[in-house]
Amino acid sequence: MQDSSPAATPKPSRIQRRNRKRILDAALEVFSQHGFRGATLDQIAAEAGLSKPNILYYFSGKEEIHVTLLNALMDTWLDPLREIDPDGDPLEELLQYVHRKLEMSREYPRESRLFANEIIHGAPRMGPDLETVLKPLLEDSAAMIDGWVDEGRIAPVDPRHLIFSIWATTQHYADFDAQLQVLMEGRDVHDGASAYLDTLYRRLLTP
Amino acid sequence: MQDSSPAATPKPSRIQRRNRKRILDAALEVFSQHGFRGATLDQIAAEAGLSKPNILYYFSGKEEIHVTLLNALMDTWLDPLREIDPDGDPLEELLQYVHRKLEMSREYPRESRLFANEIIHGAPRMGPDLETVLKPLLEDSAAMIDGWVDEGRIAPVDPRHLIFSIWATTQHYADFDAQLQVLMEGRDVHDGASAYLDTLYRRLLTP
DNA sequence: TGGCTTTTTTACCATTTGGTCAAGTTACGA
DNA sequence: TCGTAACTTGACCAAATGGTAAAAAAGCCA
Repeated sequence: MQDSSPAATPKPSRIQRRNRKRILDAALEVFSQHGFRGATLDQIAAEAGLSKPNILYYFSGKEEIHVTLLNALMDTWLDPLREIDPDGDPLEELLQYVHRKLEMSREYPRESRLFANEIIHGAPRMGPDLETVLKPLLEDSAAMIDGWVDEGRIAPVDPRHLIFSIWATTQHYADFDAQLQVLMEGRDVHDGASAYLDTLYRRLLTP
Repeated sequence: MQDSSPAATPKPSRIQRRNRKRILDAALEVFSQHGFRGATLDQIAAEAGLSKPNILYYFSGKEEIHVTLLNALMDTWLDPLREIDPDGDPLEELLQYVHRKLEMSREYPRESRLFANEIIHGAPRMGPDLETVLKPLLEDSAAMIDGWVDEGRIAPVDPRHLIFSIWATTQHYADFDAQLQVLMEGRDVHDGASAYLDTLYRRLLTP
C-alpha cells in the first residue's frame, strides 16, 4: 500500500526519515522563536545536531524547510474544526471546539507562533493553502452554524466572526505568552482561561 | 517652558524633528511588515528618502529606532484603557472600550503588528515597560471591573481574562488581516466585526 | 559675506549568512 | 567482503547587511 507510482519520491530510507524529522523539529523551534528571517541555518543545524551542509542535503534550502513546516501544520491545526459534529448538540459542540483549540495553544505553542508569524507578515508562503484549504472549511462550518441558528438551537450570531473570535481568543494564549507571563505572574493562566472562555461563549450562544 | 536642564538633549532643530519623524514613519512601515530581523536599514532609508548613513546620524543604530517606536507606541496603545470612566455606566464603558480598540486596529494596523511581532518573539525589548506600565494599569482596571461585578452592575466575570479577550479579538483584525482578506473576500470585515463584538460582550456582561 | 555648526554623502569595512563543491565516510545488498 | 549508492563534512564563496570615517555640502548667524 506504500507509494510506488513512477514519478514520485522513491522511498525514504530509515535515515532519511530520522534526519528529516530531526531537522523539522529543530526548525520549528528556531523559526517559531525568531521568525523566518531571524532564524539561521546554523541555528537549525546546531539544534538538530547536524552540520549545515547536511541539512541542505535533505532540504533544498531554508525556504523549503519553512514551507514544509507550514504545510504540515495546516492540517493538524484545522483538525479541531473538522471534528465538530453537525449532528451533535450545537452549544456543546462549539464549546468543545473552543476547549480543543485552547488545549492546542497550550500543547503546541510553537506551532501557533509559527503560524501567527507567517500571517502577520502577509502570509507570503501560505496564500494557496489559505484559499484552497482554509476557506472551504470556513464556509462549510459557517453554513453549519447558520443552520443551527435558523433552527433556533443557538442564539443568532455571525458564524464567521464567531470562528474568528475563537481563533483569536485561544491562540492569544500561545502567541502572547511572553506578555501573559509578566501580567499573570504566579497565577494559573490556563485554568482561568478555560473557565473564562467557557462562560464567554456559553453566554453568547445560549438561545 | 521648553527643556533647559543641563544634561538633557540641547534642542532639536527643525530639520532634526522633520527627519527623525520621517525615519520613524518609514521604520514603522518596514518593521511592521518584515519584523525586526527582516527589516533592513537600506529599506528604511529608501522609504524615508534618506541615505543609510544619514539615518545613522539621527539614530545610533537599528535597535534604537525600534525601541523608540515601541516606546512611543505603548502610550497611545493603552490610552483607550485609561479612558474608561469608573463612574460611567459599566456595560457602556466596556463596550465603548471594545469599539475604541477595534477602531485602533483599523486605523493603526502597523502599530498593532509591530507590537504583536515584538511579543510573539518574547518581548526582548519591552520587558521593563510591560512590568512598569502595562501591569499596574491592568491591575487598576481589573480592580475597577471587580468592583462593578461586586455591585451587581455587570455579570460575574474574570476581569483579567475579559481584558485579554478584548485585546485578542480586536487586534486579531489588524494582525491577521492577510488571512481575513482571503477568507472574507469582498465582505465588509470591519462592520461585521463591530456588530459581532458588540453582541459578544453585551451578552457576556449584561447582568 | 565669512566663518562656524549642522547635515549629508561617498567610499569603505567586517561580519553574517544562505548556499556550493568535492572529497571523504558509512551503510547495505549481492 | 566487495562495490555502489547513500550520507556527511570541511573548506569556501558571493551577496547582503549593520555600521564607520572623513570629506563635502548646506544652514545659519553676525
